[in-house]
Amino acid sequence: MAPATNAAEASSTGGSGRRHHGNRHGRSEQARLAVLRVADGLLVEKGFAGVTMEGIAARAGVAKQTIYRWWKSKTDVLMDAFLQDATEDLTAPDFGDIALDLRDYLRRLAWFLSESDPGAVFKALIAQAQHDPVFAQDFRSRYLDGQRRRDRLPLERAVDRGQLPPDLDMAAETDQLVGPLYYRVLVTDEPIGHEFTDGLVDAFLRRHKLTARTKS
Amino acid sequence: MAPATNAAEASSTGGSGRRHHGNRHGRSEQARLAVLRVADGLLVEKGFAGVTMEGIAARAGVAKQTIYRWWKSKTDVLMDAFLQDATEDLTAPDFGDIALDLRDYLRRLAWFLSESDPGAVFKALIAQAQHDPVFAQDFRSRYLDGQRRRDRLPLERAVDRGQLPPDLDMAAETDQLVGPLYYRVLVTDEPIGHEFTDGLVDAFLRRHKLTARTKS
Amino acid sequence: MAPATNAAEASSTGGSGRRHHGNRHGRSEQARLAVLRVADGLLVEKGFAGVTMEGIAARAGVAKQTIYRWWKSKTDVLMDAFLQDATEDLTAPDFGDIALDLRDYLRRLAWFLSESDPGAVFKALIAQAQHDPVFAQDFRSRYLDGQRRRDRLPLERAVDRGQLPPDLDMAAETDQLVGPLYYRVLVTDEPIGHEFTDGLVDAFLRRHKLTARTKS
Amino acid sequence: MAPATNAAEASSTGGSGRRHHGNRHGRSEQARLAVLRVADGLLVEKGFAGVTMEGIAARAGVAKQTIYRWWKSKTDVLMDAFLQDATEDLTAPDFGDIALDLRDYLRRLAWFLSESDPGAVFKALIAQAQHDPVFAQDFRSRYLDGQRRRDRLPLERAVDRGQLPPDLDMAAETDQLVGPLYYRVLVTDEPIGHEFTDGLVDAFLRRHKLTARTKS
DNA sequence: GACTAAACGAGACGGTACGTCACGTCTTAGC
DNA sequence: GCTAAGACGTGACGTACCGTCTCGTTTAGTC
Repeated sequence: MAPATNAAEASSTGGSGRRHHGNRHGRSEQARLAVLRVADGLLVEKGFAGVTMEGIAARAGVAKQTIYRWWKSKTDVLMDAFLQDATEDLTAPDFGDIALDLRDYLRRLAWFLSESDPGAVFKALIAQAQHDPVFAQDFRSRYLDGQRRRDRLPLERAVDRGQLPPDLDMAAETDQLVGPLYYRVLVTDEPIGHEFTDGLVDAFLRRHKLTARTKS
Repeated sequence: MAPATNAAEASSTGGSGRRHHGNRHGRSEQARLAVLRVADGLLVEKGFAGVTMEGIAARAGVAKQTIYRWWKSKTDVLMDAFLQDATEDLTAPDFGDIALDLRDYLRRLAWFLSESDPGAVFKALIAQAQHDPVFAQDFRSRYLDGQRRRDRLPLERAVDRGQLPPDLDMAAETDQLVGPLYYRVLVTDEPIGHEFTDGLVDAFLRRHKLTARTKS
Repeated sequence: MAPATNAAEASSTGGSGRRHHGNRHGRSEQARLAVLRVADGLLVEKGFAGVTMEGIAARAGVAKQTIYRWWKSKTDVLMDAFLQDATEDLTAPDFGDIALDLRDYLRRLAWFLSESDPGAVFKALIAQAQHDPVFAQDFRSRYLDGQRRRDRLPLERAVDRGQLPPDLDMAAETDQLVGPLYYRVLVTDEPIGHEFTDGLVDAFLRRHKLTARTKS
Repeated sequence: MAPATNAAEASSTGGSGRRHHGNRHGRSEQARLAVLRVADGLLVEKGFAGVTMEGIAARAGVAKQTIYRWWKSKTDVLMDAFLQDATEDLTAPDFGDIALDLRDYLRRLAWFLSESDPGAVFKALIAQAQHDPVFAQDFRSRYLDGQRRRDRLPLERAVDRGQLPPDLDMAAETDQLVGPLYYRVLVTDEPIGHEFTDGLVDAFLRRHKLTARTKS
């Protein structure tokens, strides 16, 4: 069984010989990391249906009770794993120009959603959110709200710079920029190339009568 | 699993006196309809997790084996139920004007997705499609491809009329119109009012330098 | 379910190769024989649990309904198959001497029970009789009673000859002769050699103060 | 499946401090007893076909999985129930005389087989043994072998006493004594009165030229 | 020669039970 | 006090047969 080795690796990150297996010193970091890593791995390897509490417990060398003590469902585990991996990855750069900022950001968002491993987890979580309103609420407050704030950043900076009018409907504009990406990823499964994301930016510029300073 | 629907259509379209009576020999239309009706009802009433093969069988007064004989999973049942309810409901009207057509169509699409019962089933199916690529493929070929064709209709008519240039990137334009709706429905769960759908149409018109003839 | 056999016999007397598949005048001999043959074969090949109505129907190329029309259960089919094969096989010879008669008969009975294919079917039927009193009654009246009469024949002939007293308790004596055979076959599964059956005869002779005329 | 019973016994007899290590907290004695009691009850009440895993589980308030964890089939459960009830009940008394010992023992064996509840279970198990060689082997090693040893006891004691010659063929003699009982119980279903069992003893005495000291 | 009636093959149907899987709760022993 | 281990009740899974019920065909015999 792999867990022995995995556990060893996990504990080696804790500097000195501080291994606690079951003890009176609070939660086992080792167990927590093993669970998250295994959950991620199972999702990528066997798909959503292949992620089970029993499967995670067995492969992580962890007791089921330990998982239930700290997470309330397998989707909660996956969300934790996702948050650990994904947070702060998707912040738009500041090139000082709305066109450049958006172009870069949408490309990276597209890649994240359609190509990356965390993107696969994201899709699984969004799927779960369709089935479970409580989970949906949780997912929004723990990830999506923050993501929406990051989505809006380039526009806010452009308003600050005076490139865009201050009375812009931020929510609607953001939805028009990122909505088509999510639509392709979640619904049509068509590939998203640079021409598609760049096209979104161009459309945005055109309807606000702006022009791109540079072209890629 | 197309045969299920085909058989149903075949037998239901058999307009005149040809219909066989108790419908023994061959599939039981009664059982088929009961299953679809019950599946739909369970989804709306108890959510996706509340839809089980056993539950459908019990409530529909049907043997489990009968369900498995004609559908390969509960999502396959739900898809059939969805197709029976939803097909052809979402065809854009033809008012002779792109602005009017789009305004009406997006409002109805928004209502369908966020308010209607079939819309709830649609969300469940899209969720399942995230988890199961085979199902996703099936769903696309049996519903989404047709829906995309319907989405494009208003634009195609406008091109025919000369309101829009013939070299328009249909796919990209459609995605920008409907993508934000799906995004709100599937991801952010924000309410979609007329101001939002109308705003999408206005943005479309602005970036193509058109003006709305009328306002609703 | 006696009619099954009777009908079969009646129709089998109809001379030449008059095969009818489905017709106005009674049952298909072809189907009847196929069912019995297949039932026997399945029992020998896959054991009792491997004999199913569906299995018989499929392998015999017969509709389930046809089986149910003529037999009331799979054990009823097996009983018919058994009766067809086994009846009249086990009649004691008449060598004119009780010792010789018994010796030969018990050997053949032992072989029948423990070695022959019909013996295997017999064991399955006796087993079923433990579980189902109605079947047990049927089996007794259709086979066991006759068999008991055949068991008693050598003793009756000996009484007629004057070798044994006329007030002999036939039932008890027969049970002591054949009971140990059935016991070994059904309960202990120990092999039954000639020394065992001959020993039973010797014990019989000894307690009735007879001596064997010949020895084999 | 011997471990089931053994484990249970081990845990119930594990009085002092030496607790078992293999099972963290081990099997539920309560569940085990409920299953055995219910299985017995169902057999007596509804016959063999009325004993189902689902029925046992439901009536015993136990999960099906719990039954499958410890027993491999319903007949395995019944065997366990039978062994719990029946073992050691059928030991011949020692009156110091072969005639008395046998007379008493055969009467009690007859009663056990034909009248008692465990006797009904025994018949069901013997029936199953006809259908399933693996089960048959198991049943023999867990019950029948011991029973055969008990059958032989009166004869062995008589040999020790000098009432019978030491070169007696124990197996054959035992089969002649008990075989007719099993035959009547399993095959002919004729009632077994004292006159029948006593007759078996008398025949035994006669062929060994012994006389009964007392008569009942 | 058309018609009728019995038996046929086929196979869908409502069911029961099977044996398996994962759930979430729980108890116990070790560190 | 947290851990690994794992038994437990619950409930759904997908499968195998059960016995019943039309279907549409085949085939004698009757009119």
